[in-house]
Amino acid sequence: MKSIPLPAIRRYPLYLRRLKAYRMGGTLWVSATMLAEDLGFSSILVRKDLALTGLEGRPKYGFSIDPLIGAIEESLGWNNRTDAILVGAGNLGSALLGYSGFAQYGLEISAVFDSDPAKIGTKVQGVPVFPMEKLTDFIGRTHIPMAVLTVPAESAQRTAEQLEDAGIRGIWNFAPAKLKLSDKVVVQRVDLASSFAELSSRLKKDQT
Amino acid sequence: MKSIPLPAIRRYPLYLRRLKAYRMGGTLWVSATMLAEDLGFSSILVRKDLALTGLEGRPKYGFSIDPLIGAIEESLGWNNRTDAILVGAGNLGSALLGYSGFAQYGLEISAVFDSDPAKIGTKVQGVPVFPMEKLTDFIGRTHIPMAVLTVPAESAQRTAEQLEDAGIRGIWNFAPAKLKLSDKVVVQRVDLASSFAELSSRLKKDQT
DNA sequence: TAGATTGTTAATCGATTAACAATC
DNA sequence: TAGATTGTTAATCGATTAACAATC
Repeated sequence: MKSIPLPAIRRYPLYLRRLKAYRMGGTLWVSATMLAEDLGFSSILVRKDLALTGLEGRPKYGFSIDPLIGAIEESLGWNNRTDAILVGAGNLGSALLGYSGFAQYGLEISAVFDSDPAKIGTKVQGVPVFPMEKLTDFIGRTHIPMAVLTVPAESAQRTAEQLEDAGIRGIWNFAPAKLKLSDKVVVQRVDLASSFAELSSRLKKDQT
Repeated sequence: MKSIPLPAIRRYPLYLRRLKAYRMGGTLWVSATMLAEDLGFSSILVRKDLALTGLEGRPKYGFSIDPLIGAIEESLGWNNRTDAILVGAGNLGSALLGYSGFAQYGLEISAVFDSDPAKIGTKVQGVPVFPMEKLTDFIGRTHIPMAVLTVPAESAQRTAEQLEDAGIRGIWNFAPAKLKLSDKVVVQRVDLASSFAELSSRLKKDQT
């Protein structure tokens, strides 16, 4: 099992979404050509991406849809459940908690931490909110591997260090700050500024 | 003014953030080497990226910080204000509205639209909420160029078509759905699934 | 001056696309 | 069988990195 390049990995969720939609419609076989057309990719690209799962397609028919879904989910590690905590119960945190789609990724948020005393003991989207003081202990006890970080930029670095010290392995960082941590922790940043920069640039080019 | 490649464009906001932090500290000159070190990039990459702004640096000194900030902002079009509306006043929409950092991009959200009658007439984060029925008219009247789309996935396509028909030019799409629109409209998707896929994959690789 | 840093030209690397034989 | 689609090998493309002379 050689590792799949990141550009392909990033496309996998798009394939997955389409495939599940096909299956809902009762389709049993799907070709790279069809997927490519629907998603606006070149068919060769999709063919290559699907080949990376290790699955073999049938000339003329394409791929059997259920094994394909399974193979992609396995490549992503989405067949196993990933437990996570969410740190920072503001609007963004609530929005993410409320988004039921995460279940599709195998992502399960079991606890929320926040520094605001008014929120402690309440539930946000059905998930209980604990004080920051309990963070280290909770991670140590549960060995939970992942944290979703939705605190303000100012406290992001400090909170991230706390997470690292407690033994977290991966951080999905929504705070607009570049975290400096040891490379024991995998940090994945959702960078709205970069996304907006791309939009700005494409709009500008479009105008000319 | 030749166009700047997207990978560089996506890094520009990171440079900008660092540069502004330096300036707050009173620094007047900054070298590509210094920026590279702080951000974890190779110095050659940063040097190339900065050269794309058209600005010239001084050997031994680097770049004068204020012109550099200005040049990057201009390359991104962030020196001019971009007016936008936000469609979908849920948790995510509120979170984005509440995020004051958008002002740094020149992004100004002047109105919010939502289909929920209970929200009409109220304000979210100080911005007035209008009914969806007024959307087309508002865009037609104000010629506002951009929309931030934070509606549920199910209504994303329909709402996007409404935006296109009304004459919107760019959509920043936070809904987990691939929009099918004419290429008159620039769509920039914030894809949480792709981001999480990358995190999953990197964590998996890290384990071995 | 000496040395750090620039700008530029060439080399490398990886991803995407093209071409085509194999096959259901 | 005929034709669509696969898997694979080679070509292209673009971004990143390396090398190095120019210069403040």
